[in-house]
Amino acid sequence: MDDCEKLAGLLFSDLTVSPDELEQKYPPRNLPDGARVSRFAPSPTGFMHMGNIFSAFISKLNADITGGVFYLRIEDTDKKREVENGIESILDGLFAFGIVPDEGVVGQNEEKGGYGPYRQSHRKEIYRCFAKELVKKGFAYPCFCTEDDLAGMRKAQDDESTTTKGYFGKWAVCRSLTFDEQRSRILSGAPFVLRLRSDGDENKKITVRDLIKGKIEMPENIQDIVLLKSDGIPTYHFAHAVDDHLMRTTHVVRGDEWIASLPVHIQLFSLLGFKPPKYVHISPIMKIDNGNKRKLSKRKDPELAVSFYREQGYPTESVLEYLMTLANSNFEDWRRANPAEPLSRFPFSINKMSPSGAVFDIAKMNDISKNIISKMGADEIFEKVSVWAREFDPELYMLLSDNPKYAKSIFSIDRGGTNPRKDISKWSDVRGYVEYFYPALYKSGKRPPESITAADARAILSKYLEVYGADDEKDVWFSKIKGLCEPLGFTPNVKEFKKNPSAFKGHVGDVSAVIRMAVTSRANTPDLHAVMALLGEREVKARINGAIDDYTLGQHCAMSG
RNA sequence: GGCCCGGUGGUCAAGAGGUUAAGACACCGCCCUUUCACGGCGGUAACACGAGUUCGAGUCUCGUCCGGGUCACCA
Repeated sequence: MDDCEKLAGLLFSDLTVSPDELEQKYPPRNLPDGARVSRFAPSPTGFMHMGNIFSAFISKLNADITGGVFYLRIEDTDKKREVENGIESILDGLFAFGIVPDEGVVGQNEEKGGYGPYRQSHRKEIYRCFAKELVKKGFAYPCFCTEDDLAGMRKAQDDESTTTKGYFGKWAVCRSLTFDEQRSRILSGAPFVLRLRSDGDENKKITVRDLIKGKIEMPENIQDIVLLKSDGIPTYHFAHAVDDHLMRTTHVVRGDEWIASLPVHIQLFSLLGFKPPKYVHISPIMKIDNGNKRKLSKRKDPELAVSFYREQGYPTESVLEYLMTLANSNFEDWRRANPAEPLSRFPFSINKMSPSGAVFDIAKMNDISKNIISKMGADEIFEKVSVWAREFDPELYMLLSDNPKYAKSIFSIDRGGTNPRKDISKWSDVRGYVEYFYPALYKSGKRPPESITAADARAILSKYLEVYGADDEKDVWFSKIKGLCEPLGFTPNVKEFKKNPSAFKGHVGDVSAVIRMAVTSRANTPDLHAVMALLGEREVKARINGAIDDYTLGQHCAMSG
């Protein structure tokens, strides 16, 4: 093994730190028993999507619930795939959902905590230090194979249709290079990667107790995987072992696509002399595609991007609550029992997470969001809609901010009581909800309810105009509507109508519906009395007259057609 | 193809050998109602399939099928 020492010296002559020094610099954390340390470790290769948020959310919950630490590490080891504002968009996405790391990368160029640096690109020396140890012990060697060499190997393996592919056994040609061969190639400047000299036996099994998936058994790793790329930067696997050990991570929460590389990771921890962390492999969020479940993909599913929810105007707590129902289904029961508690009080438990992937159900999220918004007061809604509209619906923003008092009055209708309306599930719904209050947005599109003829509708409206009083109190207002009924063949009594439907043209509800449609062009609105009061006499009369004209015209058309 | 994970109603899911197989969303119906809502009540609808273990299987075992993941100097 003397050659190993020599090789290590040759490869890492410039190194100034030792593993012992690093162990001391990053000592075990002084945390109470049971406190968990978990992390979110994305690579800055694009926008954040729901899967990322879900994963980060679970990881944070895992730390919070135990009084531990949640930190953010940036895995920027792939320069090729890196994207312009990668870190920024990660931070933005996280912050948008109130997921703020206790430690790690907290700003574009800002870090917090004693276990950094938290960007892998700044940790080169640390990785090299442990790589050197591996070389010294004979568990790593330089590999000079070129891209072409490897492509040739893959082709040969295809031709032979070997069941196991990859760099191992007889295919691992650089594994058996002598020290002299290694030295001369290194000295000649040939590019190389550092590979693991795997001591695995494919007939032996490793066992991992995943906190979600349970017992996972897999063959030991036999691949001489790459530890350090030719630019000296580590691969994910090596960085994972070194970082999560040195940062004293207790729980690795990550997507279950990593399960396949568990044998490599277990082996690395063992060879490095590290205690492996607990693993929490979460299932991906799925979507239905052609009748099949499919993992959400960045490219095909834009509705997965965090930006989509921002644009649609979902309150962040709605998204978080929905994700919580996916994570722990008993959350819904808890929420019903504790309607006013903040989300953070929910006793989240990793054990309750499902091992199978859930289909993202936007209808369910809308329902959750509707309930959340229904509990907000008019002022809060006004504020939140304004913030949203300022960015995504400037026209609405102008109208709202032009007369906040009026806007708040709109949001106040049927709100604040014990039975609030639930017709807004996201801020982009607001435009449709308020448009008939603003002449600038109002689009007239009236038609009488199906059961009412245009002639009857016209009669109702004309008569109503005669009695309409802009300042009527609600009971007066309604008694006038009831008063319209009988002379026109309707009944003010709904029960009576149900007893004998054929005796009437309709009941007071139908009469109201005609007026509602004339005034708002919609079948559903909040309390009509309040709506008309806000609209004002002039607008109400104009719209009713307009409706009478429309229906007259409609009748003529019907007769001539 | 090798290895691995998963499979209870349309969706999310309770369920740790004995249940009339919860609940939520969606859908449908009814009720309440001075309009629209809100709310209340009820309904349709599920253990992928086949063997085995057992007095008894959604729960345990094996096989099949289906779905997903992974086999890079990407993470």
